[in-house]
Amino acid sequence: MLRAVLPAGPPRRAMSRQEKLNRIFDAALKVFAQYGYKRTRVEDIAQELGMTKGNLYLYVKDKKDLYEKSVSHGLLRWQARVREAIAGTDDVVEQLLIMCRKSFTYLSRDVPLRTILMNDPSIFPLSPKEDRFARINKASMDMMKAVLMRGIDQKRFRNVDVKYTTDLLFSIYVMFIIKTYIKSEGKSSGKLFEQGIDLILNGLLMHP
Amino acid sequence: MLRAVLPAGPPRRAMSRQEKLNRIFDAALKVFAQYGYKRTRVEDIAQELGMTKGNLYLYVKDKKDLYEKSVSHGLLRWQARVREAIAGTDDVVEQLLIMCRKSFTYLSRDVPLRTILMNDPSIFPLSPKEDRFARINKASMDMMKAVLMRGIDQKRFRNVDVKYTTDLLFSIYVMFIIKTYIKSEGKSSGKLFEQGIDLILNGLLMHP
Amino acid sequence: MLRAVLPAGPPRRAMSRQEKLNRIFDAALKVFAQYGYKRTRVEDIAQELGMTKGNLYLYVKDKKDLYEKSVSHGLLRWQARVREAIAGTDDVVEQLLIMCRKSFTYLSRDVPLRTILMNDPSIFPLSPKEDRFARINKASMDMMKAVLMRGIDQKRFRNVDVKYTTDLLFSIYVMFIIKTYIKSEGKSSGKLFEQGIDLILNGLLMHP
Amino acid sequence: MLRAVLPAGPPRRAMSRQEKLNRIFDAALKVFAQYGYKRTRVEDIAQELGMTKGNLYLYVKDKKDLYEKSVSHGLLRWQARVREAIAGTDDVVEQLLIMCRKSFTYLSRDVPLRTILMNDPSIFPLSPKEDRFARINKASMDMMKAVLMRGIDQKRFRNVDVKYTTDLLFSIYVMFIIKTYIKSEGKSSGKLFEQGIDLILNGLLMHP
DNA sequence: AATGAATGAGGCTTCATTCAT
DNA sequence: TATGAATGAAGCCTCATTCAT
Repeated sequence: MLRAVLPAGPPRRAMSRQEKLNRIFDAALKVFAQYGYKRTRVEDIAQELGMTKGNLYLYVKDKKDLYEKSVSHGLLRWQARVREAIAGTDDVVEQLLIMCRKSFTYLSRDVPLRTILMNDPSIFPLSPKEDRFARINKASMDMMKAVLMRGIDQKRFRNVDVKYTTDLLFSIYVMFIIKTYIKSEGKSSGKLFEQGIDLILNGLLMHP
Repeated sequence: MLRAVLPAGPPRRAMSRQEKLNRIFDAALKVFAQYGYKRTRVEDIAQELGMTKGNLYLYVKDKKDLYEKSVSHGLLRWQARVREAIAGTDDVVEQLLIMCRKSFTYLSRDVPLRTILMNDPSIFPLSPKEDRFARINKASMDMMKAVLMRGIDQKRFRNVDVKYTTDLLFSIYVMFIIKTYIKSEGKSSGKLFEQGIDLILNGLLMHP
Repeated sequence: MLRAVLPAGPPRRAMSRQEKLNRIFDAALKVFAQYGYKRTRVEDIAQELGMTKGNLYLYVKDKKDLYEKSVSHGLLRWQARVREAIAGTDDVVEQLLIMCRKSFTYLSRDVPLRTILMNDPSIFPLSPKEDRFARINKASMDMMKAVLMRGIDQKRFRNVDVKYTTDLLFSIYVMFIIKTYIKSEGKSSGKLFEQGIDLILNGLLMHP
Repeated sequence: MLRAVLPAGPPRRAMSRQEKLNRIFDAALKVFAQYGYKRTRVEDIAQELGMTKGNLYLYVKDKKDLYEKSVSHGLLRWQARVREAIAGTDDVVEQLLIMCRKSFTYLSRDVPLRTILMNDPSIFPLSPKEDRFARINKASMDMMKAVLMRGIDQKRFRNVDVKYTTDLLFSIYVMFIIKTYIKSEGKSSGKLFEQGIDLILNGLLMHP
């Protein structure tokens, strides 16, 4: 066979579908964060990607679908980083601290995700009925719940209602991370952050 | 009696402008709560009031103005009820408790306001720059701040950073009230609520 | 006698209907001149008069009626001033000059009328069919026509088609007055003005 | 024959963007001329074109933009025809005559443009500040100015103030063309027209 | 896979006019 | 006469979604 020559140009391997989806979700998060869901036009996202609206519709069903898939994408990445971080210790109090700190540092960097969490309260829904991210949220809360339960078992934490406190703590935790980050703009974020953790932990810890 | 009694006919006293505004704001809160800002049509609110769109525009500049004035109206009423409630005691711990409890019971009943607070995080804005309700929020926080400061003075509360903690606590407080109410649907809301207060107070109180 | 019996307050004699109409037309001209017909709201005019929209509708049928009556009012006043001015001479060339000069000085002062003439070409309509001010315009043109005819009779003007030239001259005359005034803002309006008259007269005069 | 002929189907060559714009502007001029700016609905123009409102907005920013672009389009075409016409002679008097005559015959045929010029005095604005068509108007006036100047240089025209006379003449010229056309409906337009030119030229020419 | 032109539903806002008092 | 609240008809514009190439 004479012609078997490799294509001359750069490999230019067509991005796999999953890679392309990831690109899309990241771009969407960025734009949704900037304008909010309602004011973001599908076209804005297409432009960010250097593609056309029509093309985008080959990958997602509609605007809402694009939003939800993108947020899920962001939440899962966040969750994964936290999960990795707490794998390194067994001490429950330390795990709680690490969980908070890792979340904080992660969101410090993932600006789009943080911004979206700040502006869309339905992501951590108030009424479970409408939870579009139920599965992801449940996994996150299960992580926290497990720590809480072990802490109570070990008499490190006060004997609170686990189910409810998990939910409450998780909400505080999220809001706290967000607020702390915001408030600490340019300041000694560390101190403010630690003070917050201290307040919550102090409320949770078993006092002798 | 010399003077004939005023004609008994139906009162039908023309509503004063302020009364009409109050009617409008209440109706608007109800509809905005039901559909959210974006999906609420100005016409929906007019219908709720039994008037026409055009008429509504005699009272507000545009849709956004209607929303903001209505929310302000709701926030101020809430704030007033809480303020009245804490006027009955001097004990700072009790004041903090009453503040929480009154807010809770108030929002239990003001469903539209609660719903709106749940869905619009910009009402208690994260970045103060965009605070459309800055004045009202400041007053609410000042109420809490005053209690905190007195508590610290009296060595009842731990010596936290007042400015920051007020802000953080206020956020937790709002979110906590909302969440608690939601979670306790049909359940023993009292218990859950008290448990939440207990957690926060426990974190705040000076432990001997 | 200590206290003079003069009536205490100002006479405050109720304005006659005609006086009130005049007030209304002057106010309307002012506002229509400022914003143009379309952008002027009936309410703007009412405000200018310190009365309410509803009240205005006691005097005119609708917005269009108000506009037309006001413009007529302004045109008639202008016309009267010019008519008075040319009554003082018999020389046709001088009459033409005075007609132009008086119109110029009059419109220099009646800013609203001038502005409206500038912006509404339908006042001196192109198609006679739609002439809302036909009677008034005809009177103005008859004044000019009479001068023209006498001038031709006396061999002072070239033997032009009277009917058509009147119409054309009248249009040029109006436009010229307006333009001249505009262009001469702050400048030696006299010179520019005289130069324009000179050009037209030169075209009209019988050259030996 | 080696290569099959391209499918013969109807040409149906997709109109270029510029061609489509031209179609749009022509349709817009027609409808704006018929109803006037204010009473023309964007939808009317879309219907005239057999397209939808939404589609129209792919080509222009808003209604005002559509109007201005359409008028510019019309003015430029007019200007181009006149420019071509005067290129054929060097005699200044003849150029002035041709300029007038060509404008006249052109506008005789371009009914929409003529109608719009008749009804919108702001196209040849009185106050230069608000000139939306300044560039185009300047070019037109420069054409006339050049002729005037050469005529004065050659002692064919009286020594008038060029700058001001250009402006004045241009205004008269436009108004004259429009008026002449209107007045001559069904009549011997030629004669009336020539009489008008004669009047102006006579005023301008240097008399021995 | 990708394009980009086309669609059309949908909502906000203005304001002339009316009417009850 | 006078008020001013109320009405409701318009019309502009946006943008998610589709579809023919």
